[in-house]
Amino acid sequence: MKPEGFPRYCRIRRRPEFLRVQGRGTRVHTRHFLVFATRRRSQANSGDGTRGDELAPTRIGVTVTRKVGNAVRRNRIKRLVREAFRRRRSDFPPGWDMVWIAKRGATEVVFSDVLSGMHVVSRKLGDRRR
RNA sequence: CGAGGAGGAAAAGGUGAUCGCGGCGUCGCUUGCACGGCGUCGAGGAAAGUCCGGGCUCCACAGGGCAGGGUGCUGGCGCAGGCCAGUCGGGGUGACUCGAAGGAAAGUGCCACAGAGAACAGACCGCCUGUGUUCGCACAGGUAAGGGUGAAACGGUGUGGUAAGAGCGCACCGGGGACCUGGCGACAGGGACCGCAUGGUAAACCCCAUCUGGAGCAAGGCCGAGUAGGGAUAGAUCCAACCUUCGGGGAGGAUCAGGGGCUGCCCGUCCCGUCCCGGGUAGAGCUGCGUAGAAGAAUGAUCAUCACCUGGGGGAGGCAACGAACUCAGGGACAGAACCCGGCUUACGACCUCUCUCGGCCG
RNA sequence: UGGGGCGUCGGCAAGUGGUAAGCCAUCGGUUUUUGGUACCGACAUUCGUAGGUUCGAUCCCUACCGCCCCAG
Repeated sequence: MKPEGFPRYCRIRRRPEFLRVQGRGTRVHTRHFLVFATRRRSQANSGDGTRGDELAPTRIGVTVTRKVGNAVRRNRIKRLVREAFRRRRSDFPPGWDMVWIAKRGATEVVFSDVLSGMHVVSRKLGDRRR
């Protein structure tokens, strides 16, 4: 697999999964985002026999509501978050699910802001793991 | 040079590098999923608003009418509330632009306040005549010029006329208007004659003309666990005399034919199990679905460089208005396909092209 | 996708062709030693925006803007 790729299985795609992470995850605030994170349940990946001993990959989901901006701005925010996660995926410990929710001022965000936010979140998750 | 008007074209500015994303095809690899390599395709003029219409799909339907709803100058085209050309009216110095622009003698409603009077007119202050008079005025009649109110007062101005006045007469203006001319038509021009005869509102009800089934891709079709429901629970498989229209039929035989309750056994009945049935739910299932195309929804990020625009500096050139090279700073809009298509509306920085108008400066 | 509703002072809101009620809040005053209460007074240039119909528009019509709800 590509070292900086971003395949489908690294994304959270079902609404119940989003609700699970937002309901019981730990919160991290950045300037433009509210981040929920929780550990993935173990049986989610146990069906695959070949890599059963490995930890599941960390996944991400992005929520941008219509209050943040029009469709172009919402799309751009989601792309920036996904791009930053793709670049910094090796910094995160495995086995986590994250949901990034854009705050109201996230329209003015630039790529370096998202990168620094990724740094903050990955360090907090690493601390919690030890 | 500046400011505008109309039509058209085009609009993530171009190129490169690195890392990525979605669909399809192909190979690794083995049938699928997943992963990796390669190839190829991958947002707009408005994709937006959802204001109209069509395709497509399902439902309803003999035929006709009413009701309801839409539209409303004329001609042409169109499936369309659209487009093109014209008429009339409003706006603009102009190029040009905007207009739900049918009907008020078919009927009904409404026109607040003010005002005498607001719709088959009427008389408050006035003016005039007559009578009476306590000389303040009162009554009867005529009149509608003047005052006042209002958005609107039943033609306007002038003059003659009169007791005072009045289209009562006349001149001009306005209005109606048989008819004539031009035009397919809306309409335009003229107009004998009529003293003038009927205010507004239909984006109030309404009348007239014309059009009009209802719902929508979450339409519709297909697959379909589980649960509930209905049915079956005694036959199934194999061998085979014999008959045969050679397709088949078939006495007979062998093996296997679940468990439990009522009840010890048989019948019966009930429950569980097994098998079958059709409808249908979850399954963001498959399809509908596209030479972009899903169902957390792809087309991106960073860097370099070139070009463009705006402002400042700069000054080649030019009689002048003006202004090239170079340099510094800033900028690149509106906006993201979700069944497809046509039209409309709205948002929008800069550029290109054609044409026109107005203004300023210089020669 | 289809359908419906709302927008009026800082807040809650009435008014639905005739020139914008009321309550709370705010401000000023009276009463009180002071505060509260009570009373009096003030408080809408444009009724979301822009056009239109009308003598006259919050009201009627059209187009936009924003918010909310319903059905599958």
